[in-house]
Amino acid sequence: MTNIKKVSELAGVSTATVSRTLKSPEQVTEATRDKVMQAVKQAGYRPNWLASSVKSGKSNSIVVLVPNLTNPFFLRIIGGIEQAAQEKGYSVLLGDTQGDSKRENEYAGMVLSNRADGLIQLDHSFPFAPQDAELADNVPMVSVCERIEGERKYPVIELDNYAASRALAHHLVGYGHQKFAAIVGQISSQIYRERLAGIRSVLQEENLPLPDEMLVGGSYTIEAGIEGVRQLLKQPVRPTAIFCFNDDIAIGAIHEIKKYGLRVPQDISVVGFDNIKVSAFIDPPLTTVDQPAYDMGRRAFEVLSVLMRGESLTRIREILPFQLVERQSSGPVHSS
Amino acid sequence: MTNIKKVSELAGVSTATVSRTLKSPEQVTEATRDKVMQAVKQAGYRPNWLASSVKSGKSNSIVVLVPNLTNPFFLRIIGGIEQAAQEKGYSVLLGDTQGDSKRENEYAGMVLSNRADGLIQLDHSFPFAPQDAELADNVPMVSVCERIEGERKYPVIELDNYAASRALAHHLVGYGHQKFAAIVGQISSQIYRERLAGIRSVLQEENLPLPDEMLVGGSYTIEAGIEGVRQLLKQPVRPTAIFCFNDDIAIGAIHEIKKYGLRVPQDISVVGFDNIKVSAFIDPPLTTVDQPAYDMGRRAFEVLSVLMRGESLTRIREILPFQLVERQSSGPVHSS
DNA sequence: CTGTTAGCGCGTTCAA
DNA sequence: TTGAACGCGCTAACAG
Repeated sequence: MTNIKKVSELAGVSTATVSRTLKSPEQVTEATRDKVMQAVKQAGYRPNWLASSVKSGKSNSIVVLVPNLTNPFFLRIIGGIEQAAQEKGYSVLLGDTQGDSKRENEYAGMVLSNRADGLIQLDHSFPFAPQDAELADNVPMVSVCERIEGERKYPVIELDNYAASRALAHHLVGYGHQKFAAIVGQISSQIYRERLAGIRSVLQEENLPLPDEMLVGGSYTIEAGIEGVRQLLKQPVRPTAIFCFNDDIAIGAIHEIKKYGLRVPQDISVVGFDNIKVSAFIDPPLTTVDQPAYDMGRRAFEVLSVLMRGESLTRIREILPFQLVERQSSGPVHSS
Repeated sequence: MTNIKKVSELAGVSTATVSRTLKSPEQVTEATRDKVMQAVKQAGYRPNWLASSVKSGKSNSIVVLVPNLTNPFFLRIIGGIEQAAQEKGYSVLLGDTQGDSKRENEYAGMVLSNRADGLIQLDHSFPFAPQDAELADNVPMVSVCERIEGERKYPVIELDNYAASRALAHHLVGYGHQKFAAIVGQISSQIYRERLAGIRSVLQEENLPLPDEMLVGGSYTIEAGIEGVRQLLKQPVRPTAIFCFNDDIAIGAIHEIKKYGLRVPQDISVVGFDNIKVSAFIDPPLTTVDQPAYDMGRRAFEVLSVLMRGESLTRIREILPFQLVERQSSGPVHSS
């Protein structure tokens, strides 16, 4: 272990001088600076980050809780967080929770034990264990996409899911569709409610139905899309347009629809949500709502950064712009 | 800041007793244990992780360097690492390097300054800055998929890329293909050389050519696949089979081939590498080589774990099994 | 400008 | 079994 003491002896100065030379070189004579720097080099010295952090009480790390690492959409968000964090000298501790609350509790606990200074939650659950709830009151925490449930309100960076769903619905209604279905994601979340409400509002305005049996799914996976289509196609009436609550679901849905010998969009239009990379390159390219995932990540860190500095926020909710991306998976209803 | 001292005062014992009660409860009387535990609860005390780590000199964290977070294949590897790490009480510091050596240097430096105990590199470059090379001699480091370049050999968990490429080549040769092309990834890596060598070895055995103008690409992206196909289709002779060096490239390639009005696999067979999730659900489903990404990640951590314990390794190179996944993007050559 | 001293929060001696 | 004291490696305060 090559520590500051060794360097100080090597350079013939005090440990304090070594520390100063490295932190604020301008406060030191050029002569001593040279001596110290040479000793540092010779000893191969690196300040022990752990030790300096004990003093400052700051770890300069944040925990990012993600329910599912395999979802490429989350990846882009994490990329944005990581980028912004790195620029400010923060490290990102990755917490893959698999939606398991035990794991969430564990990871969340890191910020209670000074292993991290803040927390970004990509899921909708309150990540702390019940017995830690009070302690958690003072931890900087931000949620992205989803909204953390519970009494206490945390800042959230999200999309206007209601408006985005309305945009999709209008898009499909504009093509003359009347028989709709939806393959939804996680039902217990705010996102589910808002997106569904958005769709419903448009359909009601147009006097179009969205019967309960046309609502299937329950998770944001390709498999859910496949299974969803199977269920929908068992119904007596076939929908001509399907809202998928994310692009993975849509990819599964399109795949399965084709398996049934049906065509997209001639027989069934499919729309998604997220605009992940591949969505533009599947066949047919997917009509979807683009979410500025990377920017959402960046912004989430910036907001967290404010919180970690102990400052207070003007806005507790930031809504980022979405964009309807019209591709070829949606089209006019085909009169049969 | 609720520290050990406060708890000790609250419980009417010394700080040492508090520390002991939490670390080795059996060394403490039940009476005092109860007192302490109650005080801990009441004060909402959590041992300061930073402080305890200074003592032990271990951060129980590792850095994972990934060149590109948007590649779903890397994600699965990271998932495996994260999982294994969590089980052993380690945290994962995510380092998105974007292939930038400055960033690599910075992240790699973390392990020199005790911010992390070890390093897993997913890229092929030696991540430390030249001036840190000596220091780096003693840091636990493992590479996955790629092999870290340089004098010193680090443990590597990889695939038999040579054999896997041969399997793909045999598969295509078996379908009667004679005109081959390849859209490759990063050229500067070992993987590139091995995969290409594997393909070449089979083609030579069969007396089939792989002319230089049939080698295009240079990065592991969808865009590279698209651009690659454009270049290939400009050539006077059209290949009937294309090796794509990963699935993303293949997805781009298939997309672009269809744009030209050609069919996969009737006009051109396409094969990939990695077997990412979507590959099974694109149209046509992709023939590819399945890499056990998750297991590779797990194994990488386990090997790193051995290194971090200061033990030495029996094998410095671990080769995990691949599997040829035959789907519908490859087929018999169509006589025109 | 530099050295001495103190202390961050904790774990681990060594006595008692 | 418990407590006092020391030290981890570093930095901040104060003298000089």
